[in-house]
Amino acid sequence: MSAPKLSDIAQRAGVSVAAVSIALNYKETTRVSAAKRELIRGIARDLGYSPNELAKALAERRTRLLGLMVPMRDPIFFNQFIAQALSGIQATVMRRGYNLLIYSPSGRPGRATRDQILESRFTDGLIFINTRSCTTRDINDTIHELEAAQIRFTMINSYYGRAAINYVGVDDAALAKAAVRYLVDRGHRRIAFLSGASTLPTHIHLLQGLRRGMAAAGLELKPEHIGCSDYDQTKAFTILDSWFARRKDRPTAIFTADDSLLVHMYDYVEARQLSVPGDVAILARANSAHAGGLRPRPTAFFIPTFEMGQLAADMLINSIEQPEQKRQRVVLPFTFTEGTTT
Amino acid sequence: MSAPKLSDIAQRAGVSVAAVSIALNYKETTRVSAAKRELIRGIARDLGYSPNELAKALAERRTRLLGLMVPMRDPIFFNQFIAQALSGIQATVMRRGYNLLIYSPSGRPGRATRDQILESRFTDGLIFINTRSCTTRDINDTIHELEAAQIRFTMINSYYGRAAINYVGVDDAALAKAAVRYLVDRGHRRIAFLSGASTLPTHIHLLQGLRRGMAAAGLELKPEHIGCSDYDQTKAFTILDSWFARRKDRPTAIFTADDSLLVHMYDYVEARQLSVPGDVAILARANSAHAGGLRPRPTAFFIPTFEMGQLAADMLINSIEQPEQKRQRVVLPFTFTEGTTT
DNA sequence: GTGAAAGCGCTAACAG
DNA sequence: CTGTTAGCGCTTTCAC
Repeated sequence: MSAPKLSDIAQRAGVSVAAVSIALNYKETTRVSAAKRELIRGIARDLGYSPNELAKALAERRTRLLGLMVPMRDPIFFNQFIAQALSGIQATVMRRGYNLLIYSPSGRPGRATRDQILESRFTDGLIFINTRSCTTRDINDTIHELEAAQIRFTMINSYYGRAAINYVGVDDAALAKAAVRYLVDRGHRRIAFLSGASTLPTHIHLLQGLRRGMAAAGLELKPEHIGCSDYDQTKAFTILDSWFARRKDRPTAIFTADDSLLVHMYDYVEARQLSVPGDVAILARANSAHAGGLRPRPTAFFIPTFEMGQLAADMLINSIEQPEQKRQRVVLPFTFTEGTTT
Repeated sequence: MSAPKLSDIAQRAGVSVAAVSIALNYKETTRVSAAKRELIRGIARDLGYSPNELAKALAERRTRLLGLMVPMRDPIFFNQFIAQALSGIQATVMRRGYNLLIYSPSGRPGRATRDQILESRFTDGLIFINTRSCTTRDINDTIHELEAAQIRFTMINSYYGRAAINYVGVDDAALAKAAVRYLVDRGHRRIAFLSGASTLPTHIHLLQGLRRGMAAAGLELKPEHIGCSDYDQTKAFTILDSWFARRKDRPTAIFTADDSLLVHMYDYVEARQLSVPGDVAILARANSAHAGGLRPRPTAFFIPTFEMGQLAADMLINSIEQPEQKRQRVVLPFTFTEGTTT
């Protein structure tokens, strides 16, 4: 015996399907008499009726489902940045009566495949989290496809292009500038930048901020003090070794672009038995959930990842429920915590 | 201009909707002539047609969506156990062409609310992960409701009841017995058990295994050497202090029931400046992703959480695609890793 | 107030 | 082989 449906109730109550639908969906309505309403509800309860959400969604043309897309090959749930953003998204989604659909990554990392995007028609909208495998190009292509397919979406993290999209992020240039300011105030003159890949939007904007910050202090960020490790520990060590090998130009402080680079930095000072901040100061751009647990505690500028997730979901739901609303781009403030590494 | 649908294509091609559906869905079919097929496909491409998954799902009566339910109040994504299981689930789901829907927790922790379960009609089946807030009673009630609602599901973690359900877990009793064996072989006679709550199925079965293991060695697990912290650090410290206070009966080894208790144990030895394993040996039941990063490395029996997730998803999909198939209960083997804490 | 009827967009059984 | 028809279960006009 399969699940009871509206017509089953209608039959037993001796009313039409429409009457049942209305009686069940509207708390106080004159569209159906009080007596019939109670009768219908009673039968529904007895039968253990629960609506077929699928049919409902088809008729209403909305699923109350938000899709999540993260272009990344590795399991996304181990990534602390994603986990934090997800928690934020989940918090909003819960509060507003939606649910979250996780789309599996596929195809080339960094890009959403066409199929994937189209498959997303199951949801009312998409949250797109850019990762470190997303180049500016990837991001632009994705935006283009989403727009072409007329899919509502909000993007999280590292978009600095000009398209009018819903976006939540932080101002990396301002963050980097503040970082330089902090270091310069403490007497540092030779600052190095340990980054992941020069193609990443974040890298580009951090660099911009660093340069401005240095310029404001009458200093210069030397090209040889910019290192990209490709998120490879060995490569990171090679870069760091080259910096520390030179007597004269040896940096006194290193600014790391994200969590995993910070970890590599920690591994390095441990391996080379350097004292921090004695031999070198470390200043990080990080996200709290992960870096917060590191020992020694890093001095860091923290990205409000949880809030980014929350806000992104709210913006998306708003744009679903009020389609005429304008796209908005929100830049959240970063926070600063002094640790023992500077 | 809204999304093109089958009828749009049918109209332009001068054929029926059904013909279009078939031409698009079956690669090689004789149901529609090759010429018409190409015509139809061409038009579909030109129009940028993509099917409405919702309508498709309604007609096919399946969504290829799996629902995840985790009865827990805290954000689930920060929990390493969940993250690992999720990754496993995601791996399978991806491979088999499904997607994952995350249901928000709600109501009293430990239980799935009625509404939540019914709402799950959106999915083809449910994966249910028991957490440490699930008592045996909660679990049984949940199973009951799921069965009553005729919802397919697979349960992960800590079910030892008799219902014929799809289930993936580990044999905690065997694990605990092996743990005792290991400790006894190394000369320990006084072994204590640090657990979370005595109502948890896992607790009960670990205890059973510990007792059997002790008995097999002609020893006894003293009631005063069983401590439940309710996952509260202060409580854990009180328990541990009481154990270490006594001269005579002081345990020489402590077996911890899960990751967070292990962490409390680590906190404790650090706070009291105990040497491990000098003052006390620590043996853990843990899951690798999390405990694997701890320093010093714990000697531990690891739960294959990723595999549990993978297998649970596979079992669920199997039971969806072959409904006549029998329910199965799978107990995965645990692994052992020697650290420096014993 | 109430019920009949027309979709939502697609699939599948069934004639031709 | 092809096209017509009847649903999937629900919502929502629109007459009565």
